[in-house]
Amino acid sequence: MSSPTPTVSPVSSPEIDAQAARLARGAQLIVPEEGLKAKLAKSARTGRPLIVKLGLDPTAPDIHLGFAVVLRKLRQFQDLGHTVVLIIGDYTALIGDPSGRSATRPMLTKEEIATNAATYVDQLARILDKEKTVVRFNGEWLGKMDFAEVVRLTSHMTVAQVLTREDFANRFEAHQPISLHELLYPLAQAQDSVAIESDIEMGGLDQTFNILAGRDLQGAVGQDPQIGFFMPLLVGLDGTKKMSKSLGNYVGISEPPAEMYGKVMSLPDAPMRDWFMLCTDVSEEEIGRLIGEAESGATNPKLVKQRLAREIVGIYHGAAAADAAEDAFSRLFSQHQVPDEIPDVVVPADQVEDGTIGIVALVRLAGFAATNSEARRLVEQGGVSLDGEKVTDGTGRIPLTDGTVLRVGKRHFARVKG
RNA sequence: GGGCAGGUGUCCGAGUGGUUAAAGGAGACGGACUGUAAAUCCGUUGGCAUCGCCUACACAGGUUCGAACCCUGUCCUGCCCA
Repeated sequence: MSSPTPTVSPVSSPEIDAQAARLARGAQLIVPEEGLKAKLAKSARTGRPLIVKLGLDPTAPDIHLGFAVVLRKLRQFQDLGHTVVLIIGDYTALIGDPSGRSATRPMLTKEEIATNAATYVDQLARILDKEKTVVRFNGEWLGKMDFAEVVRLTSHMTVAQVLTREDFANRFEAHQPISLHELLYPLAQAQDSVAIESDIEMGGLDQTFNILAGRDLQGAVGQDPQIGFFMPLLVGLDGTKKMSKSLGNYVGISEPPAEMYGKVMSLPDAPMRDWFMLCTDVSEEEIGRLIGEAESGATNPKLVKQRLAREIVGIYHGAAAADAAEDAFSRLFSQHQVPDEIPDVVVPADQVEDGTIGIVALVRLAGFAATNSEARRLVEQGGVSLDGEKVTDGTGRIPLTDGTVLRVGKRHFARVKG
């Protein structure tokens, strides 16, 4: 560059470098690497906030910690003054997402989508800055495209390119069905980026293909391509697979404190470091110290995990709730005490006979078993107790006393109401 | 359009006429133990009025004393050929 004015190149300014470094913390991949600084510099120069895009599927409005990893990063962008644009995939949902082929998913109505979107925004507000968040529905532009435009869009991508995407490739190799319109999804998502002139698209690494497709398409239509900003996928509660609702290994950010705390405590030891890094604000140095101590045995790993659980619950419910959850947890599992607040189970009169009720019926009434067989199994395996006394006769009846505490398994309690 | 191979319980996956409610694995649940709802070990895992009955191996019929297994048709999936 032979520019006479040296101040023209803020790409390398200390301020921009610091911002980029802060944003890059925890990120798994940024494509292209240097593009982030260039975008930040452009914004600083023009005074216009960057448009940071995130696509949302309106069919699953239960936000979990894995997803929160991405949201927390978005919040960082907002704190630097940038704008987050959430794209609700209403149009793609209207078509009906076929992935998971056996159960043809019912198409969502406009009303359902609107409801889901509202729920979404509501939950997102726990993490994002509402003032700097824009919500768009991709039906706004996708719904207006005619067939010729769709065909033109598809001409930007080849089958071979699509098959480089890992999940398609795997399914193809495994001889599993791939519907044609599934192949259109990346393009639809790419079109979203074009429509909002996205500067940065955020996503998990599983979104690599779709996000890069957005870059390609933007380039093809003459826009400055967005940066792909990838956060790692958070490992779920099973410790191996990614956290997802369908795998049931997730912690929802709207879950009650006690539930959240307990779930975190059920995490295996191995992924604790990642969880600290991605789900809490604990500094890197301290994380290193905590994990080091846990691994060397200097500190009981349980205590480190408790810290993790407290941090996470604290983010979503506040420190007081986190402490309360920890207390309750310790009382229940370390000291084997009955929790303070347990639900009542009301026994209807027609179940009562000579002041007694069948134990199987009681367990079912309390909602701890779906069928009589299951309830009987629980009893016969010694999983059921009344006021601390184990009940093992599956055919037995027990006297109905107001206030009796029914316990099933380690952590299900109910108080009997006559 | 033609040929071939398949569709099994929550999932994966054995089973090719009776002793199969259906091997094995995963998951889930219960117990023991503990550092926790970690790890490990043991057990359970279709339903019900439980020593018996009912329902189940894509769907609908058929053959047979008897079928997840054989036959026919339908639907669905994959592969190959055109």
